[in-house]
Amino acid sequence: MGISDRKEREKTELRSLILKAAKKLFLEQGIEKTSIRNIADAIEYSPGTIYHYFQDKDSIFHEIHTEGFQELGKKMAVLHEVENPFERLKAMGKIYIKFAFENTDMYDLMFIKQAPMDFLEKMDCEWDEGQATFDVLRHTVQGCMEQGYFKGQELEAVTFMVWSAVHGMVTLNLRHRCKVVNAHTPDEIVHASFQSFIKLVEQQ
Amino acid sequence: MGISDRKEREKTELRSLILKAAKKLFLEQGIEKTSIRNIADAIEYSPGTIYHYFQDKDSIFHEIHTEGFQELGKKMAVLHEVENPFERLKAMGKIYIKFAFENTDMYDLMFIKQAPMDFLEKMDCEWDEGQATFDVLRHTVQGCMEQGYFKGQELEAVTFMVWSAVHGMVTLNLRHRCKVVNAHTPDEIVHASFQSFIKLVEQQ
DNA sequence: AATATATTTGAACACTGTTCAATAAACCAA
DNA sequence: TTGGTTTATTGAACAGTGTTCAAATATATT
Repeated sequence: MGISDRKEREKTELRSLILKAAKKLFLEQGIEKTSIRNIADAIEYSPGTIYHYFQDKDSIFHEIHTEGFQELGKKMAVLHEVENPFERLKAMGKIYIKFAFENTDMYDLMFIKQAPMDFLEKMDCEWDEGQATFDVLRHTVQGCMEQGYFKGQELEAVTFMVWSAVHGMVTLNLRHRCKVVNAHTPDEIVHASFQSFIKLVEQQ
Repeated sequence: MGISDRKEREKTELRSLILKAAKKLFLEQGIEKTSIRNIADAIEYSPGTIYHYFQDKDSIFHEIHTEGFQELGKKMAVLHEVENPFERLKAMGKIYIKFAFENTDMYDLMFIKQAPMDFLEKMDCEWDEGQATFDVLRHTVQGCMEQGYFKGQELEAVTFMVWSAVHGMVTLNLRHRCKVVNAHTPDEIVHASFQSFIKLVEQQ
């Protein structure tokens, strides 16, 4: 079946061409400028074609969001080298914040935008990407607890709290709610408040 | 000038009629269904009329966002009765979380959506509503520090960190990122992690 | 009553996501 | 090579979006 193999290959090629164009537009011009028609223009196909490779716009953004998690995962890979759990937690926070600042639109898509979650809801799927990332964090927090941090606390609640703290800092920035903070650039205030959070955990 | 007085009154009346209809649509059907045409339909005027009372859609949502801050402010008023700064901080957090859960769309508009911030940017205005709220929080955190909490920390960084933690918990919920947390309803996990945060501050 | 001012209208512009009948291309058997 | 079948692609159409603006209407003043 050499012919049907090629056809299969061509189908996945056009699919990834659409995805590549969508991601390029998304990263260069933001989610607002990434319309179906703009993607179609970029690859010189008609808008209708896109709907033979993706069920809707949300599914395209869900795939881009997944690529975002792969990129974040790569950056987190270095954490394997950090044996001390609390050092690993600190390093993880720094990588997370750095990723958010260097990939604002991608972070937005991964953790704020509705599109990827709407897609999962429609497909009745789990949020595997988020789950895997949360599991890594949970494991690190558990290591910290075994070393005496977060004394008398519940693992799941602490893990979510740690995530929330960092996510909060980042998103208040991304959505321009940091104007109210004195004497710091948006970048500085996030790093200062992250240090502040770490101090809080250390000083138990 | 009785006539021009009445005309002035009629102008502000139509203006607030637009705003009232916009807020009703916003609260009942969400921001997506609140289009200029839907607002115009609701008050039985043509879409063009709205642009004689508001410069654009963002300015309407900015005004609704301001009403949201007034409502949050009212709920925060009871905090004057709590003299102990740390008790006040805890109570403030609970009111903030309760407000977010009971007014999800409004919280979204106040702290996540771009619209109100885009309006301020265009008008070259300060975010007075956010500023006032942050000032109240800063004052409470300062009180806590004077009582020995957040030892050796910087006021501005701690205040932002506290806000971030609570904002993070709330927004991960509102944007459906809590599926990854085990054995809790979205509501429960937020309260558990808020308690977890409070414990962290207490156990210094 | 005629003029001047203020208000309101709704069509038009340039977009959006999505659908679908029609067209074009590719493939396969005779 | 021809004819028929399957597959891929098209682009117009639908129902919506924010926004603008000349024209029509309503109100007020002389």
